[in-house]
Amino acid sequence: MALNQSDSGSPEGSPAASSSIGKPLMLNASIRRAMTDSAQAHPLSVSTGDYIKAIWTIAGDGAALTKEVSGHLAVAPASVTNMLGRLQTMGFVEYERYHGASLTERGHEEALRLVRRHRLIETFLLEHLGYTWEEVHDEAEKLEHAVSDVFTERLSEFLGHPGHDPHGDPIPTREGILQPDDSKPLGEAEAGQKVRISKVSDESIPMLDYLGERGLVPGRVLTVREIRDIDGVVVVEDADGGIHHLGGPLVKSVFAQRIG
Amino acid sequence: MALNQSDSGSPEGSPAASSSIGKPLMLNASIRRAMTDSAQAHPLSVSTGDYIKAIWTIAGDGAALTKEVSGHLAVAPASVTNMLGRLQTMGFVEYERYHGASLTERGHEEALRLVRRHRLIETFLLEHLGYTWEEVHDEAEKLEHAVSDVFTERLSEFLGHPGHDPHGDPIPTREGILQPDDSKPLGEAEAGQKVRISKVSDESIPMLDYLGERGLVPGRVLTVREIRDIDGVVVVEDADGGIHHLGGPLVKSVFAQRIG
DNA sequence: TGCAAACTTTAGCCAAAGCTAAAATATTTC
DNA sequence: GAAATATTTTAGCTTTGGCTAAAGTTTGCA
Repeated sequence: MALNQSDSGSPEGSPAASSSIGKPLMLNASIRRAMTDSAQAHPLSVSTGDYIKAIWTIAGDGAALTKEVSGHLAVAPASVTNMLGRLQTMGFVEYERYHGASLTERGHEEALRLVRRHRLIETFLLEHLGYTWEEVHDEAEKLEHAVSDVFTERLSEFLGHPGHDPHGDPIPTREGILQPDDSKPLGEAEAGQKVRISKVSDESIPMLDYLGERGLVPGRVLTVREIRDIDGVVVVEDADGGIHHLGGPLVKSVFAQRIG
Repeated sequence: MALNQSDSGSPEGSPAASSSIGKPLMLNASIRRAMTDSAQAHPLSVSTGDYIKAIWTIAGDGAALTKEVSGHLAVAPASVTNMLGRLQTMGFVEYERYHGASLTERGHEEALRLVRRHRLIETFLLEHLGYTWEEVHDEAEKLEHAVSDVFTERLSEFLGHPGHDPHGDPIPTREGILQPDDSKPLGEAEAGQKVRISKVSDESIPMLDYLGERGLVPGRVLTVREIRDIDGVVVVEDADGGIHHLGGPLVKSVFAQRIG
């Protein structure tokens, strides 16, 4: 699209510019499609990307069922069936009627590329544009489908090639490697362990805010003082000697890695 | 789209997360459309935006002809006719069969909003991500359709609310005001005048590079030493005493405002 | 003025992605 | 192991935004 877009100027009444436009060279659909396929391979439609990411999120390496995808994308089951067939033709998934779809190698790569974009963009929005947790997700969701690989790499450089986003989720490398995450929910730690918060699984804004206010963010090192059997409350001490009592949902959402 | 996208985590084999998804609440098309129309008003399609911007670029306040739009967007004339009708129904243009379309007030606002986005994004890409002139336009073209108003304003703040992009083109304000540009091509200046370069109408990358290398960029103040009748060459002196001889196409593309 | 060239519109198609309703297949339960 | 329930697929439609070919207008030139 937009093979020759002369933006440049013409503020208000002074149109002009029409001179520098050059022969439009009309392309028909099939030629355009061919160019797209060979030269770039990535202008996948927004929808295609959404499905691939959904399957990855739901199933990882396994198979995602029609209903799961339908729920995840808020799309009718029949539409999912239709699209999964399409994705198979495109080579992104292996699909067996009535038994869901799993990503092929190519689908997997594509998923990780989108995840990389998403997490880098979220990092930028949160750290440099002053976005809040509630604003950031939707914006990143739209942007990840619009940016090019060049943009992604330049942004990564701008951000200092971060390995994790502000949630603590790992950012896949350009080569499509996502380092495995060996962290566990805080609730599964044991008293006496020293741990580093690795991520906070999102969704709940108030929770993110609560944790943020207390400095309980990815990277923070804590010592687990007590895991109270009676109510599952976890008592931790931070590096400044501050004591925090975390209960119920919090200890399931805060993930940490053992470091001692 | 994507009403409940739980990205968060599930690196590789650990899917999970499916718990925090909540009821998907399926929406049918008409309800979704209604929400879209009232609550936001802006999720105009990419295409719609492209047409509006094209008309603005081509015609400003006047009417853009089918063929002009067709050429600008590299789309068949028949498709343009179709879309102009649609845009009229949507209230963005006034359209008369065989005589082209001109923007309504609303269309004009929309155009300026897109231009604001485009120019802010270009500024960011050039100044902070190290984009080159040739890379920047296409990327901005895609991004301007994906970002929200919130993003636009945060970006503007990040950039220090610039009044012009790196080409020197004015950036419309949030309120949709585009200050008029009283600059003229350098070729129309007169010997002895002191001028400030206001913009360089783009399209030619080598030209932009050439000028950039010599510091002849927007903001630079020059003294016009001579306008040579015989070949139209303009001789200018920059603030450092450097002398530049500019001929033919250059003196038409470099715009400057008189300041003395 | 009148016709040929240039431009625009109409008509009829196509593909991507959605939807609903109904039919088919799996799974669960008694 | 058979019915009841849940999930999935098929069939048929819709909208958006393209395209081509053919028909209709306007315009430029003799």
